[in-house]
Amino acid sequence: MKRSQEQVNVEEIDLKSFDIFNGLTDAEIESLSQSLVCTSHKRGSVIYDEGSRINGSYIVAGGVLKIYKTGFDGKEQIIRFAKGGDLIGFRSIVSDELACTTARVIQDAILCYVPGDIITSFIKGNPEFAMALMRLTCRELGESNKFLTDIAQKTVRERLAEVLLLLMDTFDLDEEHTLKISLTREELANMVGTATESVIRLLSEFKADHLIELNGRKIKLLNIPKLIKIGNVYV
Amino acid sequence: MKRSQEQVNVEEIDLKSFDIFNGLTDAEIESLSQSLVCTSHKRGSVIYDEGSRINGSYIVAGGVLKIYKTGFDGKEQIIRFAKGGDLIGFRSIVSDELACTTARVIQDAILCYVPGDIITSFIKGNPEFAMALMRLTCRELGESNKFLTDIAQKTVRERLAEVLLLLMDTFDLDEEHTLKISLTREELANMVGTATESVIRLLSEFKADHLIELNGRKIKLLNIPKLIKIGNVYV
DNA sequence: CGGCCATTTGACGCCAGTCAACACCGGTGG
DNA sequence: CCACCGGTGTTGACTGGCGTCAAATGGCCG
Repeated sequence: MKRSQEQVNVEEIDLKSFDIFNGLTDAEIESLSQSLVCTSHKRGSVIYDEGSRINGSYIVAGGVLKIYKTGFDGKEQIIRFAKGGDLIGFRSIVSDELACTTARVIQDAILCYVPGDIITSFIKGNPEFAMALMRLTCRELGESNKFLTDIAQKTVRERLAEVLLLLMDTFDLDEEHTLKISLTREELANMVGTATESVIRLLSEFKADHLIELNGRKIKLLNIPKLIKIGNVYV
Repeated sequence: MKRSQEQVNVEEIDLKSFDIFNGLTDAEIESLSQSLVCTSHKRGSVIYDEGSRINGSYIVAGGVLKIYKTGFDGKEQIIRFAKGGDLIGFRSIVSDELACTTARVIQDAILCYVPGDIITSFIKGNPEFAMALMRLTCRELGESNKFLTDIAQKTVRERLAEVLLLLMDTFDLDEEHTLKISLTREELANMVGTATESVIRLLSEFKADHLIELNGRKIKLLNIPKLIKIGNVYV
């Protein structure tokens, strides 16, 4: 049986390459790397669960996770994705609340556990870091509010186009204009906030209109300006 | 002609009564009150506008404001309300972005302007304050994500019930079980994320079911447990 | 091969958005 | 004093976007 979690050598991880740790002193980086425990996780494993108590945070060293909330009828709403360099779970540490989202691996990932004490001590001891973390949170809040407005006001069609563009921004396209992220139709639906069948139907439409090309879970963006227009996305 | 903005004596405002300033030292409170300029604003006045650059923040000393985003078709989506003790606009200061929301007075308000420099210097100089502000932001982010999920998954009926309960939590009921906040039907719709007519129709239904009583903009909550049930609200 | 899950397509129905008409009210000006 | 007006609230009729249910297909894996 495959183990879903395996220890990884910390030495292999270059902490300084993560933007969020930019403001830390060498001494702090050193102390951080001392307390880190890095592990690898297979697709599907849950890192933390909505409603559970979190005592630490994770820095994503590789792979991709989805961060989602579960609605009262069990349907997932994807809030955002986390990829290399992202810090996840610190919201609960700071606000001293139970986790309000679930984090699940969707591309095999390497995660480094950062004890909550370390986070708070850095916040209190290093204004630079505090400011960086706060900037991050405020940006995220801005994103969340924007998304809220979109879901409340736009049609599913508009939102799907927007989500495709968002995925492009977050995960890039390869040399063939294909999204580098692979999601199930259901995951797409859980981003857009609609039913799986609706996503499938609209993707077919987009394909028929030569806006995209489909090959299993691979989505190739053919006409980005048109997608921007459909999604009413202003940059 | 009525002036929509008038200077108010700073001495009358007790800064220490605002939770957010709890962590500040007496010296910091002193320096803060030196730089404060407090003004009164009538219903309808805009404090800052989506897309504008903000150089400072406001502490609400009294009254109520709505914080909203404007969708691409001009429709407002109310993100939250601000009342006495709330600090508004600091998100843009911290994240160094343009304002992503508009703040408009809906109950005559007294606002004290806090220059951005003061905010950032407090964040950098006072870990306690930094932590408090971050806690606030993180809680708000949690709220926003929850609301996002609700709008994506719940029906308008459920959301309206939820919004009524939210208003109760935020603004309390008077001795007659009536919401202490007065909103137009359109503002209610812009909270719920629906059309004005839908809100009116559903309020009538709630009234017919003896869940609420209506008297102009006054809404009296008659059966809170049932509203909780309708809104699928778990505490 | 059998079973499970993801994907797709079709049919159906309803929630809720839109349009239109009208009542109501306070304010304004002739 | 009354007529007019703009903003707000209410109700009815209509329709279409999209959610739900059901069934067929195909791929993957034990």
